[in-house]
Amino acid sequence: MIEADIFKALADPTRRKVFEKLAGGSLNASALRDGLEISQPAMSQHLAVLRAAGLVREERQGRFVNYEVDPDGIATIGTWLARYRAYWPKRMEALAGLLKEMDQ
Amino acid sequence: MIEADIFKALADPTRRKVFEKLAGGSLNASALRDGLEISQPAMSQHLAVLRAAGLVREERQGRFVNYEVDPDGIATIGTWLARYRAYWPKRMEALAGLLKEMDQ
DNA sequence: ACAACACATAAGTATATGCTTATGTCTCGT
DNA sequence: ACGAGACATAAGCATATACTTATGTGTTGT
Repeated sequence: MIEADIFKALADPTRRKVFEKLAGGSLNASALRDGLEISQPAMSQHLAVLRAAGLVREERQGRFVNYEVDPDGIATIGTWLARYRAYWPKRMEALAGLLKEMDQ
Repeated sequence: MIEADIFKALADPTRRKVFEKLAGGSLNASALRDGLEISQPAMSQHLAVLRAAGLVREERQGRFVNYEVDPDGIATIGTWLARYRAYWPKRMEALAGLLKEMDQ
């Protein structure tokens, strides 16, 4: 069940910060560290968790490893969230607007 | 940061099952137990976590406590997910379809 | 070839988490 | 009023998790 891995991965605040950084574009493991006070092994371990969850994917480039958001993870969250559409509040019309744009 | 509480709450498989049950409609704590092999105190603790996260709200009715999905929690996930719209895959058009229905 | 770099993995440790049993609080029916 | 039911809370315990230090692997530049 990859859904379990996704929510577990996002339960950690550091991993959410990392993921948010990647929302701005691809970055390597070292670049992801600055700003966050975190050791190199800790970052490596966090990235492994995000990767295993399908939230992030890697691409080795020489001795660097570039990480980027994996749309598969996003899709899993989206379809999970869709199951609760009956409870989506008015506020989420903004989200609906974005989706309609996408659809065109 | 309630966002942290939400992802932590959903990281547990039992709590996700409970939440999914509530998607079908309001239920009390005992009704939520059947099907799941879980003790009464454990369920009570899980419900407390879901409530603290804003995913669920309660309404006491006599000696029963009815629980239902809280749209606030759903909204928080929705707005979080919206931050990653640049990475939403084509597959999420299905989600867009649902939203368009809703919008009418 | 070798040193420095970028990253991953291993092993150990402290804390967080989810469970258990025991008990408390409130409500209902008789 | 009293016993039973529905739920919450407390305390203790076993496991999971996120960190640390140490080391391994592969790459780059000289």
